[in-house]
Amino acid sequence: MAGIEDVAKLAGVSTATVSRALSGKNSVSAKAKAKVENAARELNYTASASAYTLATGRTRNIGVVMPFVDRWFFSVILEGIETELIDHGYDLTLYNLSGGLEQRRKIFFEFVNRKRVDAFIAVAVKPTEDELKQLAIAGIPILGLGGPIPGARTVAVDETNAGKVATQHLIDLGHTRIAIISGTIGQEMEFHQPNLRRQGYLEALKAADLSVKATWLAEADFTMAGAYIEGKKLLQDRGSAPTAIFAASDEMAIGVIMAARDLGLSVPKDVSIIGMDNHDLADFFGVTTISQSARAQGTNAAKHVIELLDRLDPNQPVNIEENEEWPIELVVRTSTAAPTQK
Amino acid sequence: MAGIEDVAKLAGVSTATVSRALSGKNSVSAKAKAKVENAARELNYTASASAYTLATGRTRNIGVVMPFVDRWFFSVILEGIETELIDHGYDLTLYNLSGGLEQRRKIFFEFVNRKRVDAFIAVAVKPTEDELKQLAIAGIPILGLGGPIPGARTVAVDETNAGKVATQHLIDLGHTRIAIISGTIGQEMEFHQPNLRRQGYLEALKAADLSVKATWLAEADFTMAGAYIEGKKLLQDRGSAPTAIFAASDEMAIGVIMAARDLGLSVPKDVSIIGMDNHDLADFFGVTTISQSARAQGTNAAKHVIELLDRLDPNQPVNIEENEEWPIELVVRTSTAAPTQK
DNA sequence: CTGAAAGCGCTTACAG
DNA sequence: CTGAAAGCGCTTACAG
Repeated sequence: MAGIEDVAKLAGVSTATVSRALSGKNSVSAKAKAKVENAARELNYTASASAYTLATGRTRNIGVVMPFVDRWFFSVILEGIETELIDHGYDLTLYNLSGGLEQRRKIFFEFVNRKRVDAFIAVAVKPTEDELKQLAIAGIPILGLGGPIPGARTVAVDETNAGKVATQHLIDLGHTRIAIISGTIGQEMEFHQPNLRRQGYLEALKAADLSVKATWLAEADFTMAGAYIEGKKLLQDRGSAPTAIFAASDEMAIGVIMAARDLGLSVPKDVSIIGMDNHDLADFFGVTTISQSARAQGTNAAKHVIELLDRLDPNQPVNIEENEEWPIELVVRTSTAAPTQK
Repeated sequence: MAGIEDVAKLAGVSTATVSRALSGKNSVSAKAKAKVENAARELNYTASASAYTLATGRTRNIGVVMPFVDRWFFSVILEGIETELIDHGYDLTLYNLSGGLEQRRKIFFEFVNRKRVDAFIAVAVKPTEDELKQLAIAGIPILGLGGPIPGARTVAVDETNAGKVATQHLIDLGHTRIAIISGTIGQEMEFHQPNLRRQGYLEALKAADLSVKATWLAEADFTMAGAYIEGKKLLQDRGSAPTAIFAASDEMAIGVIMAARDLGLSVPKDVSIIGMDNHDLADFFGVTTISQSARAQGTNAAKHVIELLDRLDPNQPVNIEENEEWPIELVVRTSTAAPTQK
């Protein structure tokens, strides 16, 4: 493999000139530049990343931390981030948190110290104060997705509002008996999205002066199978059944749709169902949903971080608090309609 | 951030001793080792990755190349690889090929030259001869998943056999009218899995002396929605309809199940459906399938690569041909049964 | 515009 | 077992 020395020799210049010609940042004569470029092409030369990093302190690599990579929402965000980063010549190093606390410690302490990344994007992960302190020492900025982080930059949807908008859609259609299937909260949901969405649901109901039965506040594990069971419970007893259900994810909404079908109920005639996310499958199953454009969240985060790195002010702390709201959008499909008069 | 110099000073030894004590590879007196370890802990020291790499040539980083990250199968493999790598102190740099040919050139030529990774894992990507040559020059081993690669190590399921096993299951149940919904072949399917699965299907039918109607050889784009349409076409005309369908993925199998339902048909009473992959949702929809344990394929690949790196022989070419077959397993659920007598 | 040289922060023969 | 020093392959003040 060719090194800078080989290129310099072939081009008949010094390694300093090779470096300058290739980086394009410093002034080099057109002649020297051409010679260097030809030599580099001929030798198929690219600067070694480790030497570059050691000399400049820049890795051109971004670390992405997320609790899962194999769930739809996260994989789509990852795809968005990756595509944007590679376009700008950045690499992406993936850290997932499924390995537990010890894993997490390793990432935020050891790996940060190793200086492998220029910045972090944390998806649905809320760094602790200690972790933020560690990042500050290492001079690594972090951008959070999914919720506010005290002392760091974030972009996140207003989950409470999302719950409100979803519920309001059902109210606007004329429903008065509205249930929710909220998500159970594992430790992975560090921003308590399920709680916030339910809060929005409750606020919307309150504003419309509607009441709720205790059984209408259901919870499932964000899977189709889990929501299917809850959906059946909710819809079984036709006397006390709601006419509309807000499921905190599209996968859960689909589970409820399947439950309704298996009970011989028609959607949206007998029951309206709204989900959240605008999952790949939402269109196929006709799920009305609150879209939060996961992929765009990913590309946006990547852009944001690259910009940040470009204008990092050495006199300022690397991480400052700055919360940006990410827009949501109601996507109406065929799973919601006005309740049938009885 | 503390460097090795700081640790050496605090521990009262040379940087050489610090390095040796911390790596554990060379003999260091117990006393010196303790002093160094304490100093390192106190200063929260971890060796800088770029300096380590520059000095040793090792990055402790593995590159993963895949055509998508946001499709279920790929995201699960990625999860498997990542978990295993991080356990062994390796980082994972993700490259996805959705950016087209120019992107791919960048990855296999520029990025390889940058020496950012110790090895590659390529999932469902078949490197060209030029790309392999480039890897050989750079001394980077590659492990392929998904199909044989001339001149490289791979582990892959025998796709033809998978198609055969799936079809044979339907034959064993007594079906004689068996259709297939194969996958359309985009450029992303570099190993022609859909073709191979269909070939297995045809071989099984031939061995059983069964005949096929031309309309029974359907194709869809690997999505539920695409397979739904094909499923409807296949099942609509009850006179010519098959009694069993092999769908080349579980998502497509689910699409067919939905199509059958919407036609008022019962699964498996009126039609048996078998898929492939053992997708997350297969259980919920009761899909009989050919499992290929995606996650285990990922962890296995990671282990394989780490071992490989440990015993790399400097006298041998980094990449030698070596194809390992990955086992599949028939998982019987409720979407298949014997045909009802008419 | 250009080159000689220092420096980035480690590891590892070499000599003791 | 331990230290002084070279070397990994770049970039970038510095001087010209």
